[in-house]
Amino acid sequence: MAPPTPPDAERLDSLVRRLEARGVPVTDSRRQILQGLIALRGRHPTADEVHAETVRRHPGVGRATVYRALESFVRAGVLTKASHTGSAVRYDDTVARHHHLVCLRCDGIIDIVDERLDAVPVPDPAPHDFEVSEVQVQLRGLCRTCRTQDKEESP
Amino acid sequence: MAPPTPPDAERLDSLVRRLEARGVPVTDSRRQILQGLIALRGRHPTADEVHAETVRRHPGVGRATVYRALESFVRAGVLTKASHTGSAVRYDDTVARHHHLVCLRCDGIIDIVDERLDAVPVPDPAPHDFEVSEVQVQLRGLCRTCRTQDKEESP
DNA sequence: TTAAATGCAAATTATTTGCTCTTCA
DNA sequence: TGAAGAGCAAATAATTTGCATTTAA
Repeated sequence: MAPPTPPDAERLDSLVRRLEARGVPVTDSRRQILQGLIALRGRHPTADEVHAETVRRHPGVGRATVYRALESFVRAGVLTKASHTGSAVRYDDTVARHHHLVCLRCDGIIDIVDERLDAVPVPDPAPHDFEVSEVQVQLRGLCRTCRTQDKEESP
Repeated sequence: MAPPTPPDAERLDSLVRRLEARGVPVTDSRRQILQGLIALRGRHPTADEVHAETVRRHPGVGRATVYRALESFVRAGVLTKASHTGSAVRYDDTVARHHHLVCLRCDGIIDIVDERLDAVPVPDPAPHDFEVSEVQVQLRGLCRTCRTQDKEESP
């Protein structure tokens, strides 16, 4: 149900290989940024969170560099952006088709893989002369942590 | 396929009635904000866009007042928030179940109503001990306008 | 050796907050 | 007459941009 998570070193290699295959340069800074991102894997970190983690490990990497690198990785099709209703952009290192559980209270996002959700019928021909390239289902609600807090606050 | 759109006056009455029924005060400013929102209906305006439209019609309404009023209307369950990947929050005057076409190029959002999308199966029991309250399908791609521009720029 | 990436600081954009003043039950 | 809303300005948060410098094919 949750996607598999290979070891960090293997994951880094995979990302670097895919970036280079697409002609995206992977400089030292960018490798460090990827390591920061991988360390936060599964948390859908914001660009600022990736920056903080990267600096913690390799001081001196600039915030703008992180923002630019992440965008460039998204353009290369190696990361995706995930977010909702105005929270900061969150980066997702999963490109394969998947869907999201979104917590309406804490803004947390959890990836889920579910064949039945993949099978959502795309209206065809798409309405409004829209050319649909991706389908994503958002299941919104409350995560366990937030639900527990709710009970404590109003018992 | 697209949701029906009643006349503005009727729509205003409906919103005001529902707000009052839920104990949300509808002051003069708030009525003007609702009118601005209705004038932009179907465009999923940002709070700033609603503010600009409201001021155009009734100068003097403050930006913070618009932000606060819109949030209060959402809390009352009369509006919903729509957005994606980091663009500003957009307000949607449709509360009924519906889905979104999202243009990856211009950030535009179009409401769609589709029974087959409503029927998306919610994994049960929901994974990760998540309590799901809403399901929304996003169909992402390019709207007609942006697709046309693509062709002009790279023929 | 040249185009692209970086780092830093300043600028922008979106949104929130503090505070005083007004309003309206 | 007291809680809630309104308006304005300042504060934050998230992101982007300008520019001089460094780096890598």
